[in-house]
Amino acid sequence: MDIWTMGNRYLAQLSHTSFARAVHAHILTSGFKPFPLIINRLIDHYCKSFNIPYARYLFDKIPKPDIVAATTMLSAYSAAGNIKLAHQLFNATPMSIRDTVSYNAMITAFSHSHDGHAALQLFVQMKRLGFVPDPFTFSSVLGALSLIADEETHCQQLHCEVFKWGALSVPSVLNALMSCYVSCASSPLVNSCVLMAAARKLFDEAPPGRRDEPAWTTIIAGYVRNDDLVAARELLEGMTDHIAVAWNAMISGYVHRGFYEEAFDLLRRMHSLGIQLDEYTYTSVISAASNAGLFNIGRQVHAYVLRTVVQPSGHFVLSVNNALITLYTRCGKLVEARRVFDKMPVKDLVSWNAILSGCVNARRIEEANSIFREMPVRSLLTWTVMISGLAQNGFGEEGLKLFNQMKLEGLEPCDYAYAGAIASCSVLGSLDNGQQLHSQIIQLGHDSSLSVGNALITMYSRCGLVEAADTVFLTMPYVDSVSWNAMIAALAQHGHGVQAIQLYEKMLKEDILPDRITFLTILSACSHAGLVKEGRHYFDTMRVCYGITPEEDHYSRLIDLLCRAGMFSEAKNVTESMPFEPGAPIWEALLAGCWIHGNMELGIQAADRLLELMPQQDGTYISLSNMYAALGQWDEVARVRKLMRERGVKKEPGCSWIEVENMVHVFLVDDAVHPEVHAVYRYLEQLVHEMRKLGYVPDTKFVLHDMESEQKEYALSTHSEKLAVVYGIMKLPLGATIRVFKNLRICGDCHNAFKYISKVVDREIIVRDRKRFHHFRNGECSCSNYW
DNA sequence: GTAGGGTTAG
Repeated sequence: MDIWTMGNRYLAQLSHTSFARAVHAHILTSGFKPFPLIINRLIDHYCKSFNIPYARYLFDKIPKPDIVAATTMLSAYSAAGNIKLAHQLFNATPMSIRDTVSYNAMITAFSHSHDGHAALQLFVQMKRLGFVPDPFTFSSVLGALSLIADEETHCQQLHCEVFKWGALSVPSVLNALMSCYVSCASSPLVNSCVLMAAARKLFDEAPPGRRDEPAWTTIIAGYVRNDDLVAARELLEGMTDHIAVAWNAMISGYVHRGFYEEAFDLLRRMHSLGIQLDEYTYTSVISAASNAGLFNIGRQVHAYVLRTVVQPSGHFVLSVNNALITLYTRCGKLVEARRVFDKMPVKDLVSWNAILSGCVNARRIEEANSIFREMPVRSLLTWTVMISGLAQNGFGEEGLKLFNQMKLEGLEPCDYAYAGAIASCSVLGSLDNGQQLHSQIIQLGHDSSLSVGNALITMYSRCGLVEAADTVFLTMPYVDSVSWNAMIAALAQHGHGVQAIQLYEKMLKEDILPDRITFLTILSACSHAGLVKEGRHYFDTMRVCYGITPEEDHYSRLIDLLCRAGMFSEAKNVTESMPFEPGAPIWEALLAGCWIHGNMELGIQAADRLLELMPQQDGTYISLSNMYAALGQWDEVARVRKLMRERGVKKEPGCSWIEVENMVHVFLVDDAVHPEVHAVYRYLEQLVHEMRKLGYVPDTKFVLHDMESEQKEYALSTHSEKLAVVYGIMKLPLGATIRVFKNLRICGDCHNAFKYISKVVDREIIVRDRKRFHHFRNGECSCSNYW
């Protein structure tokens, strides 16, 4: 036996890297020449054990270019996702030694890097240079063509060529061609029926022996992808032996289209027919359970999988784990989700994104933040989830910051990311930023996006421009119930109760079904506008006409409506008729109504209940002490304040802000921080002088401390909303609307004062507080003092 | 030395 054969036999037995290294070392140190065959074996070995740099080192040692080695290397680079190095290597391969196999490998490499056009070009080039395509070539190039999938003619051209070369008799080519038709069929640019029919014809006309498992699967999955579940099911039922992959495709098709019962049904049949369930089956079924809200079924599957199919490593496959994370986050079991996530030996982007969006949806924004920071890789979705999560939880500044950071890192935000950024502007009331984003959105062509439109409606509304919100709503190409809800809410918050109701009626006429949010909104609208009769009517229709069971939030809005109208006995009746014990939202609504109507007795009762339920909520202590102060019961005021101190409850400081020239200026109560605050105080003094001439009297009822009346007046003059409004008058161009935002509810004296100010300086003043908007113009407020 | 079928996240 010669040394070549011997070396080759040794190497054929190689299974261990260290042994390969030993052979390699021997070749290097002993004088024996690096025979190409042995070197190639070694390169192959190192590539397979993912030591590509080592393989390359050997490759570069070969004195004469070798096409087999080059192809091995090329494929290794491609498998590792490094198309650049693969292409470089291919280009460096001398034309004289290239062969069909090397072209095939390069075409596949392009295809795997999702560059269908490059693959197709190379195919054309190789034919021009006289290389003869083989079945491998066709399979590869058809795979690449599936990526382009924008024209019917491409498939047909290649179909002709395949036919010409007689390659249709090769199952892999037949399958690749069918798969190509199927992929092209899902493109919106083609007539998918024609292409599906072509794929089906290929399938039907192939002799049964040529229709192997991939063939069945391709055609069945093809129908699934192209939304013909009936055809897919028919074929599935017609199969003599049951191929798990095809069944899995069918199940996932049902799940995608929302036919969860059918999906579970198939699962049961698979099980009873003895078809091997695998990780794909479980992944689909678990995700069916989470989409359908059937959490118990999902957990049963989890338990079953735990009992039966533990992997050798003791863990599930990645995709099963990912589906489980989603299942548990959707049913609010974040601890369970976290347990699955933490135990995973390997996590991918999907796992991270799933747990991140789980935390965001559970409003655990700090946990989400640390997950976001920990993530090894982030996708567009990651950023989007985080940005909109921050905005939804009131962190507008952080949301915008993250959006900018995303762009700095060179990522192109998608429409969802823009929607998140706009939502951040809604929180901040930053109209300048919001408008800039809006113009970028138009430039980028994202303005037809539903989520962007919905975010814009809310942004314009929350920045005080309810007309602009309306324009967006009217010009959106498609709207959904979220858009309607947003627009109704916009009208409601700005005090246009009647218009809000009209819009709601219009929504019903257009056959859009109201949901639980719609009713929350419409009840608020009635409450803000004092429309008691209407509010009660809508509340009643909820269950009767739309089958929506009123929740505590709905009841609290109804009670709010009644109490604001002074109908306390009716409110009491509602409370007693509720199918559950009144919780904090109910007592809050009662308390607010009592304060407006001076119903101190009931108000104090409500506040006492609230103190029991939510002892850490500062607002209750303030309201309670306000009520005692109004009654002149200073001992009680002192008692409440002492209680607050003892329990370590801090009053959330009043804070208002205004945007001037793209900068947000923040004022705190009794502010001494803002650089221009002294000028603001001086100007306010002048204004008050003018206002008094028109009849303004400071209303010291709104000061809780027991102090002299002069001090009380001073205390009123330091309210943050006054400072912000005055700053706006000083800084904004003449005639410009003043838009001020406050974290708490507006104070009664400030409300009164702004009416006078709007008259004195002849300006429109818009104040957004925690609950709604106040438009002051010419001595009046849009809320008609009803808030 | 090269090729064809399925699953998960807003």
